[in-house]
Amino acid sequence: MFQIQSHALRPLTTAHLAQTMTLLSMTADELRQEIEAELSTNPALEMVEERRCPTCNRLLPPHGSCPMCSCPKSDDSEEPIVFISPREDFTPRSDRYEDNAPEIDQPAMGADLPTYVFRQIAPELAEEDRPIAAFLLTRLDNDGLLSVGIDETVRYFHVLPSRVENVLSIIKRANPVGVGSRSPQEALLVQIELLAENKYIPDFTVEIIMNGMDKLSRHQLTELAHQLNASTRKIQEAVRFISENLNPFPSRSHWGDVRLPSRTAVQVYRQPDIIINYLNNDVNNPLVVEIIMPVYGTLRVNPLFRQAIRQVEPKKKDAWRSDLEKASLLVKCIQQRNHTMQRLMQRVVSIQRVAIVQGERYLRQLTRAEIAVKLEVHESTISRAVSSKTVQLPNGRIVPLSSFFDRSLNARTVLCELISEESKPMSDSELAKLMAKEGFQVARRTVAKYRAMEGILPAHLRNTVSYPV
DNA sequence: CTATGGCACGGATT
DNA sequence: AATCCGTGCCATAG
Repeated sequence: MFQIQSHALRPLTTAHLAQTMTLLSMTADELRQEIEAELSTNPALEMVEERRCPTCNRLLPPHGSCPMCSCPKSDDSEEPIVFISPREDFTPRSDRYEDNAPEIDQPAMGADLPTYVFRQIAPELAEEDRPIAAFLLTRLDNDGLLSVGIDETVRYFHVLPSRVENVLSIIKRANPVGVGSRSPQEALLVQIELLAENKYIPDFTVEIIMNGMDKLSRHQLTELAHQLNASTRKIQEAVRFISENLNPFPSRSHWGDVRLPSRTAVQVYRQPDIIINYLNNDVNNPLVVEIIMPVYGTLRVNPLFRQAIRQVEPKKKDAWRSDLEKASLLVKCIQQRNHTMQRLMQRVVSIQRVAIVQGERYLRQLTRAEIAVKLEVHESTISRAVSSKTVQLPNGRIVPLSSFFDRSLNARTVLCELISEESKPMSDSELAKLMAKEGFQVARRTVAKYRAMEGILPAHLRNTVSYPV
């Protein structure tokens, strides 16, 4: 049983339905691969360089978005403008690499780890360093670790070791963080370095990794404590942190849904699927929501192919026909994906507008089911659309789309604020009282859970000074 | 005795 | 149907 969408595009066949669902749950990057794969194997599908604005159907200039899109609702600054934004090269910060759009020759099928990483870092690399990066990336083992020595690379390219090191350090900071390290140890250290930018790292974490890997892997905590001259408690903290936040084998966190608690640095390196900004970057203007279509041009069924099929010899007719159907199915499904995403974001952004503008503590309680009712689609449709997508906010941060549906993110943000402003460490029950004053009624036990989620230590281990937010 | 984490239960969400 | 989340109860550490 499924609900029929209430508009012109309705799923007619089970194939259509199935493909709509898979496309919907894809990220922009995965969608790009899908399209490229189909494009290179299916002659019935073509891409034309013309771009039309999906909302007003006007022809767009070769670069940039449709300035006219705002026309229908330009005077209503409460309602966001949502549109599909076709782009070949999309980077998280549009102001950075605009002039040198990276030209990457891409293997047509399935983005393996090397390709995935290479795409991320290509803009950061000097032209002449790219072959080095490519060389290194092809020598990754199954765990995402480097299986070639620096010196070997140096000899291969006849360059200074420092240059190789430099390229490698860029690779290691790409997602999945730590790829291209030469040992699990090194990978962990890189991850810590990045996480330290906006998270608290427990004492002894680094020491454990540097000197106690063997004991760590055997869970000999007391011996670790002894060796490092620390209390077992602190060691426990650190070990827990390591197992919850770090990953010695970078490739394993790769495609598997990054199920980390929100706002960890790891996600910063993913490209967003949706970009929210103010119109013309002016805070007084309404919000503009771009849903990224990772292709430059318009995808359509080749009209010549459609005509030619009549004259083709009967032998090949079946093959041609199936190509044609596949092509038109893909086009339809993509349209439908866009349509759903557009309507979804329209709702979400207008509901969570305050949170987007003012910060996460103003997030409203929102469930996928609620949206599903309003849009008259099945709950699972929304689920798929929301999962594994990321949004870039006006302030440049990239967060998972699901955080707009996070029941407790607002409360956790307030909790973090309270703790970062505290003059002396407060116990969980004290915090619970303060939270209640702020309008967040939560049990003491829940405060403890939130703390854990945010990686904040309990009161008696907390230092009053210097707590990085 | 207080603060905190583990376990498990029930209701909501997906 | 499976999973997630807030909460209460209890054990344990300090």
